[in-house]
Amino acid sequence: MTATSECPATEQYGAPELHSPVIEWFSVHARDLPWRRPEAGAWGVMVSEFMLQQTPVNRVLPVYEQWMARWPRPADLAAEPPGEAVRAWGRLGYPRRALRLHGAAAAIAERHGGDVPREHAQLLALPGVGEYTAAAVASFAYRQRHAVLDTNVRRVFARLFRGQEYPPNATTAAERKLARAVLPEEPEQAASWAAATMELGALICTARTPACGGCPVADRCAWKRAGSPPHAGPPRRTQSYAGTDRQVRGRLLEVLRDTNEPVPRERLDQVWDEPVQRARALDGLVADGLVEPLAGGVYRLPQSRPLNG
DNA sequence: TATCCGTGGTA
DNA sequence: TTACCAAGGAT
Repeated sequence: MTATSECPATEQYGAPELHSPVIEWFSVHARDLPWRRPEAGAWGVMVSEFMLQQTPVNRVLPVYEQWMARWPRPADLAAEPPGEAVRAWGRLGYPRRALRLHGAAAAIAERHGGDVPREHAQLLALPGVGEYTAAAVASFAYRQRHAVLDTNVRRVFARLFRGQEYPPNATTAAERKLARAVLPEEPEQAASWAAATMELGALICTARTPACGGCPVADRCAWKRAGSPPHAGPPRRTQSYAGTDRQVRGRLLEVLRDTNEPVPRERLDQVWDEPVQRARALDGLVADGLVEPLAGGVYRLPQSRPLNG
């Protein structure tokens, strides 16, 4: 009698038979990433999770190393102006993540004695930490039992259990229920399962051309058994970028990142020729706390802590 | 819930 | 070259 036999939903998907091959595959093929080393600690895990939100591993690696060398503890980052976080973020994209990571560090220093909290609810309360990141930190750093549902795991589960090429556009209650149902009972095993299924999605069960030949559970994959049918649902619309406010914001922030001096408005005006959109983008950056307007029509990265957010 | 929020590699 | 895709979160 195993512990998993107490959970019928787990056996419904044959999950117990999948745990070992997936975890063993991970033990052999897992990438040696710096945030997976013991010395990374919970703070290293948290930093990596922020940076990896919508950004590929290869682009994160150098920035992560510099970040951890400069700010080895949350309090080190919290002691600096938020603009320094935005500057160090470089070209990772979505720079609001840098601001939120700085805010999370400040909250950790103030509310948690400088230690990344262990409780999922306390993690979730930090700026920039959503359902995924809270579960990832609790699981990877503290080896707790949480369903970790990122884009990789959602795709693996869609194929393995549901026989579909892609998961729904937005995470559904059914996906959360399934992820909880197939989670190993033992926390240490659950944590390994979470990391292993993510890695499987990143390396083997990829979005475009999955390498099923290297998959440890290909023979039990519902999608493969069904003949790997193409995605049937509505096409997931891809985001446009050229000409959007996002592109303008990116150009404006790039100017401010590359100097320590306040920048005159006239200099910022050169990055985009359409004045209405240009002003909207700059106002948006100021509203987001990514840019600080000074008297005299000059701008810089934020030196002072925002009053909220 | 749909949309907004950057950037760059790949087929 | 365009379109897709990459360890999401906030509103």
